[in-house]
Amino acid sequence: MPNTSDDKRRAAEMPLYRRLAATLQQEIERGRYTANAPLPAERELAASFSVSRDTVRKAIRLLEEQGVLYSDHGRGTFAAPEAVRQMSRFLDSFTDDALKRGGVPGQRILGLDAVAADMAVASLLHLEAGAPLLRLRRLRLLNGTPVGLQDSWLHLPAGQTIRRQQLEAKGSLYRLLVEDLDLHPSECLESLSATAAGEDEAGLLGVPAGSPLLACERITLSDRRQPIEYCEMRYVPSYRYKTRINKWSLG
Amino acid sequence: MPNTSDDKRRAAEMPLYRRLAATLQQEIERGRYTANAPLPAERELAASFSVSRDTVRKAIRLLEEQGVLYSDHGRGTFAAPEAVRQMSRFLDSFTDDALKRGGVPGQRILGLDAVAADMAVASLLHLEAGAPLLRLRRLRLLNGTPVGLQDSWLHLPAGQTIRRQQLEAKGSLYRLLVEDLDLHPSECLESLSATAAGEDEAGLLGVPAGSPLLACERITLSDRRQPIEYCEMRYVPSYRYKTRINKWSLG
DNA sequence: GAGTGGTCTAGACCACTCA
DNA sequence: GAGTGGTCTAGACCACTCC
Repeated sequence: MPNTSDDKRRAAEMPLYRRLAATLQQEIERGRYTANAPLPAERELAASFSVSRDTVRKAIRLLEEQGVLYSDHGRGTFAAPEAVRQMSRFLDSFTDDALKRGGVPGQRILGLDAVAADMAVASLLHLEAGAPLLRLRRLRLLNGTPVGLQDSWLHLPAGQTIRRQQLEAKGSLYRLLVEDLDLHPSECLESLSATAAGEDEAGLLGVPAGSPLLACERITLSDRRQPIEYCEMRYVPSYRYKTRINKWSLG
Repeated sequence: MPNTSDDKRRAAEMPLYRRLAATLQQEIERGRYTANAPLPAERELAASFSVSRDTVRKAIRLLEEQGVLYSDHGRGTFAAPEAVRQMSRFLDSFTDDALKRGGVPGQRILGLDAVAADMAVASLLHLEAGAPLLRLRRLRLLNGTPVGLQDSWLHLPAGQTIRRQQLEAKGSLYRLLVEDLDLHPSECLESLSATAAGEDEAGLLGVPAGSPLLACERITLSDRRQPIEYCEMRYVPSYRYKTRINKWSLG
């Protein structure tokens, strides 16, 4: 039934399937469906929300990606267990991640300088050695105590830059990129491993030199798939990097 | 145009959108489209493959999840850069992961015993303390050298078990679960951090005691979302855990 | 066999990008 | 304004699960 009468309002709203997804997610999170309890069938949902079955399926697929529910062919659609729902597969900024875990994020900016790309960083960012970059070193805090070091090399569009004050006000680098520089990170490539704390790292993080640290290297790509950041991170052992992996690739 | 004449063959084949996805993926991997080069428009692809536009969109969405291509509203659909394509977001077994990276995987089974669940493991697997579990300790090798320790607690369906010989023949625990026990892992919850090697770990991995190790804890859920395994892993610093994160969750 | 999700179609209109 | 992807519909049939 297209072309009813509320075309004006429609434009300003979210797509139907997203609104439906939000509704279903609320119902699940508020406990209307307990872990592994079946939701109404797709055709039923379509009827009760007066949308097409395809729109229902889009909503369900969205929530499936987010780990909120899952569908089994021939069996039905079910609410995911809480442990799965809480594990977001998408990366948050340090700030958002900390907030979600109920902690208070903080940072101390150790350095913010214009530098020339050395060969290693230039290669990772697909630039010429010597290209102008912004280097940002930060100590990240959780509830006031240091938990990690982040060492970023940023490739900003010509003429753009970041001021220290600006970053201190925003708290989150990624928020700043999106909101102030119109740079939209779309994808990250990460490599995690273990390493031993050097003298300087140990001092900043307040652990003995040689302590084990979680090392994470990340390349961030813009929405046009251009590298905009290379970041080396070091986290103390109490810091946990959590992730969810689905749709097993066996077979 | 439904109901042509090849209904019999259709049944044995993959869905149309998967076949189309496979075709497009091949074309991209064979270099027909270089990094960030545009693919034909959806309507064009639909016409040239004689399928509906919706089927094309399903194929594109599948490849987008896998990092093979990406679509931008109003701009087009583009081949993803190689670095992105190579980073699978889905978990492979240690065996498959090693093979993909061009290495030779191996294992030494250190122990395979029936045990009773202690309170910690019981709670993680949603069982009663004392429930019967299978504990499996393995040293994982890459090209003949030890790179990791895996310590698993398995909750198998009553009456089922795993024999050492069986696992040695298969190489991969997950393959064995799927192929021999009809257990289908569908989702994993992982937590990564850094830790220092204990005496025993150090000895097995061939590193000094106190060396930094990458620690990974994992809960594996079956297709019915029942916990089937809890696994503690320790990897030497040269081992890299790689992942890709997309669809940034900011905003 | 009844009920469920999975695939596929054909067509319409909207929202965005870029020249 | 022409071209692109994004949303939505209504209906058909297939594949799977479970009684």
